[in-house]
Amino acid sequence: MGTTDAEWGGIWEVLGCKWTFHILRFLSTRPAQFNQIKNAIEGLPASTLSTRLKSLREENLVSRSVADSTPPTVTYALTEKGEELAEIIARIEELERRYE
Amino acid sequence: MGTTDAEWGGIWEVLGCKWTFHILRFLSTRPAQFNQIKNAIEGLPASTLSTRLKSLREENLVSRSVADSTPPTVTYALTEKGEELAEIIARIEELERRYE
DNA sequence: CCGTATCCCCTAGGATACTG
DNA sequence: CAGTATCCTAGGGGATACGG
Repeated sequence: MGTTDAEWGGIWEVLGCKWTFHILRFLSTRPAQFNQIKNAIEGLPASTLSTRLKSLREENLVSRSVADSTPPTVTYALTEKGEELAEIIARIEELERRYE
Repeated sequence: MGTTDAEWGGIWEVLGCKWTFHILRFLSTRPAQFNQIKNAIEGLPASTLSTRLKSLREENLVSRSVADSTPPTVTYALTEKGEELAEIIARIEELERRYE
């Protein structure tokens, strides 16, 4: 109890977290590897990225795939649901710009 | 420092807070008084509503008006910006419903 | 009726260091 | 390269109580 009130959860839980919208926005431009995301977003700690990606995957917003190359390459990408959310997020940013 | 990284703030700061989207959704149906909001949203403490309304007003998402009736009536309503945000929020809820 | 003040606990998340 | 583990502290937010 406490965090899991009715209707608080799902997307909202992760959307409210710091760095989430940066990560989604970056991944909306292209799939990327862990350190590519980390280096692209200034100030984002690896530990936070790690937990955030986990949450995003649990919400089916981000997918993780491992290519069996040498060395194996891990790639994160938006799912279809994630793409749609990213578009909505872009509208919020546009809204903020318009009223600033 | 800490909370005020570049581009973290504004709408995102308050949007991530618990109860925010409940409040916005309720106000999107009609303007309301403090206790009407409080009573409509189960579990929402008055102290939290108080601070949340303050943040929402600072972001120009919610307006507060006092009618000089007897007794004076205080009414909260969405601003135009707030209405637009509420619409976007509705799209997120619709997105979640579609993929659940 | 309309809030704000205070206390207190609990978790998010930053720093750092370390592993496969 | 791709993470996880640990530690620490700042602040969110619930309970309660009180003022206008």
